Amino acid sequence: MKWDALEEEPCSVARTVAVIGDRWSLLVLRECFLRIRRFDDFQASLGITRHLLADRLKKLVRFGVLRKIPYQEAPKRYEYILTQKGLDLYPIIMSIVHWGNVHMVDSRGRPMLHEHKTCKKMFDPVMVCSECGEPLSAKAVHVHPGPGARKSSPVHAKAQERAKRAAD
Amino acid sequence: MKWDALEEEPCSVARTVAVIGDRWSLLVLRECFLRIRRFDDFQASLGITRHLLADRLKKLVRFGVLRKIPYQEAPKRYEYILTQKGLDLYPIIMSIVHWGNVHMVDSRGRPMLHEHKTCKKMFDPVMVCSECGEPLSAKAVHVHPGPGARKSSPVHAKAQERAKRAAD
DNA sequence: TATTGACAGTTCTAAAATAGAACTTAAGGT
DNA sequence: ACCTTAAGTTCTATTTTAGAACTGTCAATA
Repeated sequence: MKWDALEEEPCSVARTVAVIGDRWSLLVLRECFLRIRRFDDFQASLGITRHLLADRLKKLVRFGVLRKIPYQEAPKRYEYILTQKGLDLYPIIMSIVHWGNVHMVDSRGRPMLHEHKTCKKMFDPVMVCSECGEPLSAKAVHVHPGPGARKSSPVHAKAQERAKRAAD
Repeated sequence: MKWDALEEEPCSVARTVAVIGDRWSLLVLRECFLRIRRFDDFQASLGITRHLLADRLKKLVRFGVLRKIPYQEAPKRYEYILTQKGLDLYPIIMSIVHWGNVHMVDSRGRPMLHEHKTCKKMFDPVMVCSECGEPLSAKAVHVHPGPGARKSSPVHAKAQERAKRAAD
């Protein structure tokens, strides 16, 4: 599968993966949320090659996640800052951080702690249902085809059959 | 940077990216949450090459995200099912789906809808603070070095200086 | 008995992406 | 004149990925 095919897929995971689903994009975004904005700063703090960094920044700008803002004329220089679309990636980054905190820390403990300015406490992010506010788990969620669905695949039907039989 | 170096980084994003930060791993996990469990079913529903699928499944098993369970003897065949560590990836998948739903849908609308069995309503996932329950935004969060932090980088110090000056 | 099909991979070559280093352009300071 | 900062671009070598074909086991069918 090509990257371009991914954006066209009738699946919100695939389309999002087309934007952020590679080794570097997520790390570039992490730096954005840590207020890094300039080419050489990204390069220094990530150790990414300049070639790839230029490529990834271009991609993120193309998808409307970052915006290029001039911060000086002569010579013209730009900063890369998050758009609203980019800021909306925050829950993805935070859930990634949290999973890493729970499952990938070494004996020294968490690399970072997060303080909620609103309540002034150290916190973890929790994903809840927009309707009832309860924390979400995979088992409590049922999936329905939406208006933009592809016709349901026989593979999934078969696998769900099997899963149901196994539950008995 | 090599993949192996990524797992060692003192950063929960980097370590998580080492597990799920490639084009295919997230899509394989999507299928897992849709109850796909067998090699040929993954292959058929994703269109991934068999070579890469074998490689990714091996990686996910190695990281403890999937477990290989025999479902028949003679010939011995295995299913890949999510461990608890794998099930804990659900908030990541859901936040990815949600971002795609908001920012990447075409005119036909969402490919999938989610029903919360507990309250029986269609919902969106919302990320909240574990302490006060308020929805989280990037601006309301302050970052502190934790016990496993690397010594703070001059690049970040400089960038945060600049960000503060720009705010005035 | 021979053949076909399901399943879970492995092996091969060609194409694409990435790493690592050097080079470019443009202006300001010493 | 020469050095520095900044934001890229260009080059070659290495690694990953795509795409297709092949292997090994067993069960069911002709």
